Amino acid sequence: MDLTKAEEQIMRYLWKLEKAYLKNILDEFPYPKPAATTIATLLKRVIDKGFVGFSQHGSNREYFPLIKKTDYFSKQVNLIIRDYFNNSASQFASFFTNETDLNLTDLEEIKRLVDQKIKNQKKSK
Amino acid sequence: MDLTKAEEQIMRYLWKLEKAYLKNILDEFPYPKPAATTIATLLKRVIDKGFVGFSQHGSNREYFPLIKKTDYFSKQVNLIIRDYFNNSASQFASFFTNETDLNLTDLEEIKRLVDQKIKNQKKSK
DNA sequence: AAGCATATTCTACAAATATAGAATATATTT
DNA sequence: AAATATATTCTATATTTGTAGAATATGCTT
Repeated sequence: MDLTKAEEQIMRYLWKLEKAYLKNILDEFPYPKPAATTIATLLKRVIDKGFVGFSQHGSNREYFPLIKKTDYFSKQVNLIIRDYFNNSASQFASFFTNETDLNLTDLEEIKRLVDQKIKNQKKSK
Repeated sequence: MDLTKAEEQIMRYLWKLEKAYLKNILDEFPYPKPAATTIATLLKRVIDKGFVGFSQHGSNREYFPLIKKTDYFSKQVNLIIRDYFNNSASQFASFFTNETDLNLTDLEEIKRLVDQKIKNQKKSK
């Protein structure tokens, strides 16, 4: 199941805070802040969808993500690759290097990552 | 303005076909196909949003995208980078190389692209 | 103990989205 | 010319999403 925009926003804060009470999430929102009940509703929805868990502390709950940000995104990006880039990761990579703002430092860093990755793959053969 | 899921699906077919009559789009859909009027409604919406144009041929219209797929995605990906990767493209790239299925050929190809890009940047200084 | 801060649940409603029937029009085929 | 295929517009409705008030409960502070 997928998250809506408003639910994603909640997840963003939870990923950032790692764990949080309703109040902590409310604090993260810029003005004009939503009503606390709105956040409560959204929390209930992401719990129902299996993205969030909580531990009871007195009458309150401390919420935390059950899904890692990287896992969520890996699914999202792989869907984009499947639906828009003909299921070709390198086609997406090509698009990515051309269409996003990458400065020289970014590029050198990416080169380093890719080299590392190539080495690992060759070794594991 | 942003596209909804159903509108994105229409755009996907238009990007693939480059230009198409309503019928051609309907043909692309797998079973169970939506009603032709559903597609007509969605076409009207993407036209209103400025993503699609058309030329009149007799009583019918031949639709075509006004926005390039790469432009649309470059916006999407840059938003993801901003909202989820701390505005760091290389952080996203790192995530990308780790979390998507890239085989050795993909990696070599990406390395080639990045090297090329680095050369160009250095030259243009 | 009284009042305050915090949270939760239930309920509700407005807006956005997805879908398509009915009516109508125009080309094309027979 | 009649029948058929195609498309368009208008209208409508069900579902999903975003938002929050009212009622209620619990723990903390004075």
